[in-house]
Amino acid sequence: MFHCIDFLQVFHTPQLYTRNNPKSDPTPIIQPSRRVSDLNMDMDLDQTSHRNKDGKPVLVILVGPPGSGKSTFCEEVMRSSSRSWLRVCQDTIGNGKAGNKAQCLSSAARGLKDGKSVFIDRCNLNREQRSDFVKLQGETQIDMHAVVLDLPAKLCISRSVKRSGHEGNLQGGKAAAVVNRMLQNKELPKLSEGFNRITFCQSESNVKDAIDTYQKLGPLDNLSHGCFGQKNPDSKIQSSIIKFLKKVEVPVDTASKENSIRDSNSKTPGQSDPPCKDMEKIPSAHDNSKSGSKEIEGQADKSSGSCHNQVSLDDTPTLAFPSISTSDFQFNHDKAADIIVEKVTEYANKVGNARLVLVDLTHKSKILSLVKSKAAEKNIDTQKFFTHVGDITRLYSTGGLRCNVIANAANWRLKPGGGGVNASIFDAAGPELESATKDKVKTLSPGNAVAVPLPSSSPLFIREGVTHVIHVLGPNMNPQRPNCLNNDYEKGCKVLQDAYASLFEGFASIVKNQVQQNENIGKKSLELQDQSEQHSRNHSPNTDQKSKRDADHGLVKSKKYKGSQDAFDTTFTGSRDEKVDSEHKRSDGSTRKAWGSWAQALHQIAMHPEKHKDGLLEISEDIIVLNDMYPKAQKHVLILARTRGLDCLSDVHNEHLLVLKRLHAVGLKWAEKFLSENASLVFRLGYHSVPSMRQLHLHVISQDFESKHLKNKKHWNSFNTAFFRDSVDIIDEVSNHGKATLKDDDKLLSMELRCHRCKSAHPNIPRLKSHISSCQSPFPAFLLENGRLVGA
DNA sequence: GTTCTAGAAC
DNA sequence: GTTCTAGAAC
Repeated sequence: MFHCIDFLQVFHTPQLYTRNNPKSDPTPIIQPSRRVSDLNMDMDLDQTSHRNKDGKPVLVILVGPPGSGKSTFCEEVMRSSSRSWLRVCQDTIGNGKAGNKAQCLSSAARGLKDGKSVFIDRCNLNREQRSDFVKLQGETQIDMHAVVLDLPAKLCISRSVKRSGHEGNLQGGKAAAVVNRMLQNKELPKLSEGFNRITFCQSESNVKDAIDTYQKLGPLDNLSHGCFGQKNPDSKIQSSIIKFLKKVEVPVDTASKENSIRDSNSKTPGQSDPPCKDMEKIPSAHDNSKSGSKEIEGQADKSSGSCHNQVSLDDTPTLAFPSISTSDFQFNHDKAADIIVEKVTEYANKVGNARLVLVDLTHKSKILSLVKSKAAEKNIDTQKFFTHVGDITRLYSTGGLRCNVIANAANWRLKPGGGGVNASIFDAAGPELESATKDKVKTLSPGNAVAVPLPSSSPLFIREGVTHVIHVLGPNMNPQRPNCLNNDYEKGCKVLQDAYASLFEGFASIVKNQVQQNENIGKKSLELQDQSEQHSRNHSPNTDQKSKRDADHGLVKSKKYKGSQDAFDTTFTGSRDEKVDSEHKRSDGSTRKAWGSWAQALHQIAMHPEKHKDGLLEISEDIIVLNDMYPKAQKHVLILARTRGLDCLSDVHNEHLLVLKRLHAVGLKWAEKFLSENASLVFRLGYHSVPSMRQLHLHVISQDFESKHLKNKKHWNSFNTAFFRDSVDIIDEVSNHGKATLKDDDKLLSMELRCHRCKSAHPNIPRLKSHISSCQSPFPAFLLENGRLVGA
């Protein structure tokens, strides 16, 4: 609230503070009613007004994924601006072809030096990408702006797909994957990064207004500093600002535009007060003295920081669940807390970057505090699991916590009523949940869970962004209720464990399928619109109701179209064994692998390459290239797919063909690079049938196997038996059969050691290594075919 | 994936 | 005694 009050005070003193007293209160030196434009003539007073004669060059960093309209934005502004603008576009900076960041930086620096204003037309979606450009500020007296084109993913994707001739050369399905990937890692700019002004555009009309603002920015004008256009859903403050703005004359075009942007954002129907209360318009730092602006930036930083977290977390799949069986079913709290923590630990790594949140209504909740302390003892990652006090049916609207899936402590008949969580969830979700549940399954036995996709017409969907409700039934210790276990905690604990396991598995499956849905977007442009809604639904809490409805139709459509994978409506029933069975049935016979903590390294790199930048050879939106940490040959690199949910070959399906081809192409490129340095090498590109490390990675390995890290039979056989699947063969198989065949027989890894050239057998690794260091035999015919080996 | 180490193989 | 493997732990 402090910020808001502060803001109003400042705003009531339109744009004018004394120049010589930067740290003073924002005392107006003119009457608020006086028009700002009147003061433009008065340089002494108007040093900081909206337009003044100190007009500085401005560096505008555009922020947005492909298809968000960055280039159009620049072109539109430049078409009718009286300023001299330079557009620095990474897609064209290399003589019309794509260039690199360094080229952009030097071009921008040159432009600024020449007194031009500059647009940085590249995605700039995270802080790191922006930081070098922001640093240009240090060299010259310029204004540093960001314009965020934060439009629905659907729109960006469809635009990207349409323009195959676009400078960025993104086309077809790849575009969808790239846009989704980029949006998952987006980091909205903050004033604290060094910006004087940030304009957020969340609709096409916002973009139009921003274009208008920059078009009208003459060579001698400056724009007000601060954040503009970011949705501020606090309607109370909103309306007072609007009221205020209506009262006061706002003479400059830009200011009224900003007002209208804000206004339209505030009108989102059915949305009440999400959490970014502090993300308020930071009024111009009207004196340029360091101390003065710092103070305001400090505020901005704090507020935008909290807001940014929230915004970025909106992307994270989240399951909110109540404590099962501890309320009406009277299960012992301490035992239940142990089970929750145990199961959370078990599943935290299986749900990717998703979050699990235990919810209860009050701060006094015993189970909440028990779980909290037990989780802390176990050092459970608080990003992945935490507790939350609030109403599970109003997590987003009143708590600001966005959860796409909530669990219901159901009864065996799966009927509404009965009080507690069950009653309130059925109540909040409307009759839609009841009928969707009924369509799915009639009853539930203890220890089981069933996931029900929530129809888009459900109020819980519309208001809270909940896409699925997972009904869970735990053990009952209450003699007043059915199936009482009569204090048999041995059985009770087992049932409760099963219940949570079933719940988390259900959630993991939803997450996985949603990721797949997103990736499928790219595959068939027919499906593009509807499926991408699914993504933007996860992405933006403000997606309107109509598009949500479309999204569900899209699911139905896509399922019919594909005719196979039961993507969303998977039921999770039965004991643990049954669950494995159902897993089998669903996904072509393979069970999902549990990855140990040590196996996550590549996955972490793929998800957050910026944290591991130093060790990486190449980073792009969809792949990463790095040296194998323990190379098994002179040259051994990994080409890592960044696709979420694509852990290994068994996850690969039709829709990943482009990914496979991309990995192969990048692998070849690196092999060729190494060959240019050492023509005697020979490379093989392929995958381990069952990799030890999570996240699909292609090995590019030279066939000398000259490495101190190649130490045992498993090492050798993993590259020199059928366990190693050549990339070319995998591409063929996926093209022809929609999946890869795996040679995951353990026997392959313990086979006798044979030279990969002459096939002679050797008793142990040292002897084998000694042999291969001098074996000159040609490679077997099989390897010479079909481009399996790559030589100079 | 690696490291560590007991014990088999030489 | 040294070398090497293989299984457990991480």
